[in-house]
Amino acid sequence: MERPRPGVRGRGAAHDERRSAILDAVFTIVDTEGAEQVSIRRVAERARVSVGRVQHYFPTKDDLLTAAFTAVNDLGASRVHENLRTADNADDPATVLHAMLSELIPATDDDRRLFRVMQAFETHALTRPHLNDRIKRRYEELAGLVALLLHRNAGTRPDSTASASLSRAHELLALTIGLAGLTLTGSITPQQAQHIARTRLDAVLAEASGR
Amino acid sequence: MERPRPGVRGRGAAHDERRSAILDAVFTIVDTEGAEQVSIRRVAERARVSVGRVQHYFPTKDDLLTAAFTAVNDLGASRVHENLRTADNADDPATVLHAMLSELIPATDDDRRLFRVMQAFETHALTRPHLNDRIKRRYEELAGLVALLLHRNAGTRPDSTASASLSRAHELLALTIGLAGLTLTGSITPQQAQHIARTRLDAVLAEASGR
DNA sequence: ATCAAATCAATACGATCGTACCGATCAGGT
DNA sequence: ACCTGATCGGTACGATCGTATTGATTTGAT
Repeated sequence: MERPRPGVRGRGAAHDERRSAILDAVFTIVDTEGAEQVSIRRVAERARVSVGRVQHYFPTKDDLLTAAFTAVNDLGASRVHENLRTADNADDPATVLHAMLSELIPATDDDRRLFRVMQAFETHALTRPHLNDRIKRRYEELAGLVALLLHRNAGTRPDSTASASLSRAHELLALTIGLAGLTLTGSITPQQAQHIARTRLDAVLAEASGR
Repeated sequence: MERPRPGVRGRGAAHDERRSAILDAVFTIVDTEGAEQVSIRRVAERARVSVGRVQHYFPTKDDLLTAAFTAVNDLGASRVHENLRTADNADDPATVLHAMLSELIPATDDDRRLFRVMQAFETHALTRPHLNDRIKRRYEELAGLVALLLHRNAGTRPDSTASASLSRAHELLALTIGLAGLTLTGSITPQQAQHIARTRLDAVLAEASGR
């Protein structure tokens, strides 16, 4: 009875599920107690798992944190790409932009959790050049995407001397990121943030069409 | 010779200087190695000071971190209020707004250091409701100030149903915060950030005047 | 001159940390 | 049937952690 059920050992024993369960424990600790409270033992305890198992999947603490960082980054990226697939490029770029920027603002409690963890890892990455590069690339990718959609909306070719519209894209991205931050601290509500982002996006879109 | 010079012990022995020297060591560690690397011993070592002295000024680690949090917050606030004093309310609100938002974007290397530390403590505060309230209040104060200056620029009274201009203030504040974040990660240069913020602020000011 | 308080340096203690290691167990290929 | 490797639990080790404590030293008030 106290013996583990068969199937928990050996080669193909639900590797990915166990792995992500451990990472989820990391997220929970980061979200509720802060990144500096993450230790192998606490993660194991939170995941209801032995220390040895955590070590097996993530030999060092740095491996664990890097994997967690990668996981949150992918989670955030998949949120955006999900929207890009459902509202495919058949739709008009304005709709896609609306959906995309909305995904960058935490609305539900689950969103808040994800964004808090993302901010924690972003701060963690500030002192790790290797991780910081990934954040930088992620933002550059997002900005490029916004610029592309702006061009598609205006009917112009997104080729040379796109600095003007990249500037616009950076503005929209920065605005959204800042709104997400203000939402996380509780300075504004998610509804206010959504409204401000949407209003500004509409203005940018209208201005580009009117030219 | 190896004895400490007189004046280092006893009652009024440069209390504040020693205190802030310790806090500065905290900032350096947070900036270069991350917040989770802060320990009493490392702080003492970095400040070239004994562990006992750190303990004397900050009995517990939480006291130390809270004091450091307060210090960075005050440092950031003094940057803004400094500008509000030099360019007093005699100047036109547009100039004050320009200067104010500029101070919220890191330009020099010292700025980068300060902003990295601020972001670290902001993240640290996310899981501490008591500290998070201070951040929230700080942002609300900034937003209120921006809204007031916007009103003063437009010549309207900043009284009832100010939700519209508070929205504009939130937009400008969020944009600036987001630009600061993008600057910290290296996605954009401080010059780009300054340009985007300035352009948007000018547009908001012009729009308000034209109405 | 005396004394209480301020100001440290030094040390010690228990807890927790990251990690290495060992042995048991199980799956899948041979 | 056997064996290799994946998978895990348990434990131990050295380092570091936060903090308490003790005693020395100095200052400023009396």
